[in-house]
Amino acid sequence: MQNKQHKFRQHLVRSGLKATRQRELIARAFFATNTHISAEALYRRVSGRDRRIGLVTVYRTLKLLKEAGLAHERQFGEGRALFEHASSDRHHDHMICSHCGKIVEFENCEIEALQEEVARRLGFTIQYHKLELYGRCKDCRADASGGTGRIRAVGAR
Amino acid sequence: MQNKQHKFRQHLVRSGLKATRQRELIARAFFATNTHISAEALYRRVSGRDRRIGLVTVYRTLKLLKEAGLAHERQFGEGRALFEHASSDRHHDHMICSHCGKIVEFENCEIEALQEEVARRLGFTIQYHKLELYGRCKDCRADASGGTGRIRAVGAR
DNA sequence: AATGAAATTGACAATCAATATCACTTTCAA
DNA sequence: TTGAAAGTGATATTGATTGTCAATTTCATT
Ligand SMILES: [Mn+2]
Ligand SMILES: [Mn+2]
Ligand SMILES: [Zn+2]
Ligand SMILES: [Zn+2]
Repeated sequence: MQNKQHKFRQHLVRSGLKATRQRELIARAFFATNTHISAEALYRRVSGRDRRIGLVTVYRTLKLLKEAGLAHERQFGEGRALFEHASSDRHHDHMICSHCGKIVEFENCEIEALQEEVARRLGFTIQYHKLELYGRCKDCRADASGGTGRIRAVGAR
Repeated sequence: MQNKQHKFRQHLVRSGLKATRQRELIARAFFATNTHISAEALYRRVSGRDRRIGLVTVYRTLKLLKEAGLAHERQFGEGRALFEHASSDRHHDHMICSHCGKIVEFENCEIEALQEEVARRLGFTIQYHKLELYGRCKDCRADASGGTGRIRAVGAR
């Protein structure tokens, strides 16, 4: 989205950082995604446009996008982090199929409210939280192929 | 607890594994803890008893304890895993102070029920979930020492 | 108690995602 | 145009965890 690209550029300027060709490209590729994507996978996409860009720069740019409030970093299960758009989207949590890796987003105000209540009771002030539900999606429940229970395709491109 | 030690020995026998001096020692040290502890920290404790035991064996024994249903492995925030007793304890979730690392356990049936409802609506069957609340505890809110927001003492011994 | 096959151990190397280093290149305000 | 400061990318490094493998230990069986 042109708007997000512009916001990113603004963040760079306001922070006294430079707008480089690489950052433009990487941000553009990121904004073109609509799922949860790993740095590695994003790197592969960017490589298609410019073979010279390094994975390290992808990591660095994703960090900048987080600082700009345009990306969220998620740590599902184990292994690598996944990134997704933040921008004006409202908060959401995730339900993940432990068999095929499918990720479904959801939002539940009642749960959010109860979390606040729990925290208050414990004398805490919540800054952020992580709620992840792991289980079998409809498709993976149907096919009785047991499997290993390992996540198979999280973050694959 | 003597009981847990016995259950561990039983698991070893039933699984055709051997009861070694190292496993006894490491399990004993683990059962003597009452918090969330890292493999490294447990290793340091065990080292006090027997300098020759290797960190690798601590990792292996913790895996066995998990398989025996006597330990849970938790991945809070970043870095290393923390382990805690499982045994007959019921399920619980965690509230973590992002400033001092304090971990408080809680349980909320209403939240659990709502999670099931969400999953059902999405066509999933929950196998397990992760709910972590991060924020400031009473003490760390009082002292206005801003800080970095980084967790300071999680898993320290 | 002795035996020996199979499991276990611990030193060390390997992995894997992510970060640090650093010489060279690019940006951009002046 | 210019040059100080920031950025890049190849490479090395980190840190937690796991794999390898020769030497050691366990334990069911003699
Ligand atoms: Mn999401
Ligand atoms: Mn706990
Ligand atoms: Zn599935
Ligand atoms: Zn605190």
